[in-house]
Amino acid sequence: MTAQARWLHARVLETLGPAITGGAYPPGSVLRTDELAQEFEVSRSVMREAVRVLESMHLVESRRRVGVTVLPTEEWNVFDPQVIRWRLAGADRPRQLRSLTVLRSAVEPVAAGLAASQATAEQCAALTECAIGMVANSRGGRLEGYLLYDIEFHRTILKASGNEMFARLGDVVAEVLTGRTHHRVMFEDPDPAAVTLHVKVAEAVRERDAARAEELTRRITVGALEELDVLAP
Amino acid sequence: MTAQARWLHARVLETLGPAITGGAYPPGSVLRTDELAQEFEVSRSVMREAVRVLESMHLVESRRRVGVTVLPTEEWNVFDPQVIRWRLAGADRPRQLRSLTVLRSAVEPVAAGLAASQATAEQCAALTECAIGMVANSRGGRLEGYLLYDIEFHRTILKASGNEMFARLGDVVAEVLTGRTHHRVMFEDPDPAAVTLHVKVAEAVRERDAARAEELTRRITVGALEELDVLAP
DNA sequence: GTGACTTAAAAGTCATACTTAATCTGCCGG
DNA sequence: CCGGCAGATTAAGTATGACTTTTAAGTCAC
Repeated sequence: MTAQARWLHARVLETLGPAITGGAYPPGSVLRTDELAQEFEVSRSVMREAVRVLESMHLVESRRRVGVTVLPTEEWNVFDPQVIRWRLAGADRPRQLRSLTVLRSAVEPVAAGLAASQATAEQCAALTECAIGMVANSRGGRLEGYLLYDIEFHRTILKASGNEMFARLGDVVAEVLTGRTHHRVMFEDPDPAAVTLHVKVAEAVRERDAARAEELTRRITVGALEELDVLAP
Repeated sequence: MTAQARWLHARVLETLGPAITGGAYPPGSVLRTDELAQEFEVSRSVMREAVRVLESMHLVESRRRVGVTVLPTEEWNVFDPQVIRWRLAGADRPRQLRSLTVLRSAVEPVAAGLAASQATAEQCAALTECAIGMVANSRGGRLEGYLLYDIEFHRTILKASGNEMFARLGDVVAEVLTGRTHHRVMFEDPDPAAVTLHVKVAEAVRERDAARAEELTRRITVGALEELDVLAP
């Protein structure tokens, strides 16, 4: 995913971050910067920078004379893409996938409704193209191809909504979709009904029918939720 | 809001962060760590820690031999509470308020629906109490009192949804509500219809009527959107 | 037992020396 | 005139040591 980190502090985070979100250091645990620095064989400066980043994600809190305390889960910046990635890579992946899917079910329909009135001609064209690509890859186990178009489809919808916060969720949706494909949380071939819905959403957006775009997208996300219920109850 | 920052790097961020989000250093600008360190009269180490934090928010990117480059807005972690606060304090506050209100309109109805099935008895009681508090403070310019109950109401809904990501939006909603009260984006007294809706939502959640809770909350958020349209078109 | 004083531990800050990598310059050959 | 390679240059990255500040915790007197 994230190639090889260029800087030392980033390489430290690559293992320290997942360790924390994964529960290796449960909330309340206290770490010492110096010890960590030794453990990871980096200088204190590097470790301090790493801690600063963790702190900005509200994963830890640093207090004088105490150390670096792991904060309770409720404090974590669960919207931070990095944190999301770490958690998706860890043990509570199913829980995380559910949270994200619920979030999608709230956001995407509204985004699609907005997209119907805001999308540019290019974005409409892109949507149609993605829908076509999905159809073309919907049979015969061509999951990778399907996934690419699926991701691009949802990314485009979110971006076309014209809301920057929605747009920023494109990466999150991509992670979720990728996750369910790569971890076989999806049947061999995608659900034909879902494919059809995507085609129709593209159509609705093109025709500026906000209500229909919203409703159809809602059905897509409801489908995603049900799929989760079936496979990871 | 954030009292006096305890650490130097945090105090640097207090002015450097808003400066970046506020456009004082437009995307593409290049800063030099050493210069900044001199400017802020801190050591290089401290400035480096500050830069690391900005980097983790995807506000800047640091490259060797080049410097610290301000990234384009699309890259920013717009869900980071800190970034949200900085932007709300700056010039594009109206734009930001709109983004957040749209986000609320997507998330809160779904959250309320979930809350109807997930809320504990205590949470139901808290909701009712908040609704009562809102009614009690809805007349005679008692905006501050009203605001407190309003915030707590929405926080409780989001938390009761059982979705950690929704729960984390409590702070964001609080900022939005506070913002519209303190910046007079609200009429002298709150809209009576809105007050009634809150009472009814509390009722629907108590009665486990998910569909009704969702629909009523949708009306609240639509109201908030319309209010924005009227006051900041 | 309570309160004031002391101690020590760990983070915070600063200064400096040194390393690394990317950009830029300019030379050279084609 | 152009294209590419080589070395110079620059700004970030890393390491380390000395010193400061905060504060938990322990101690002693009352």
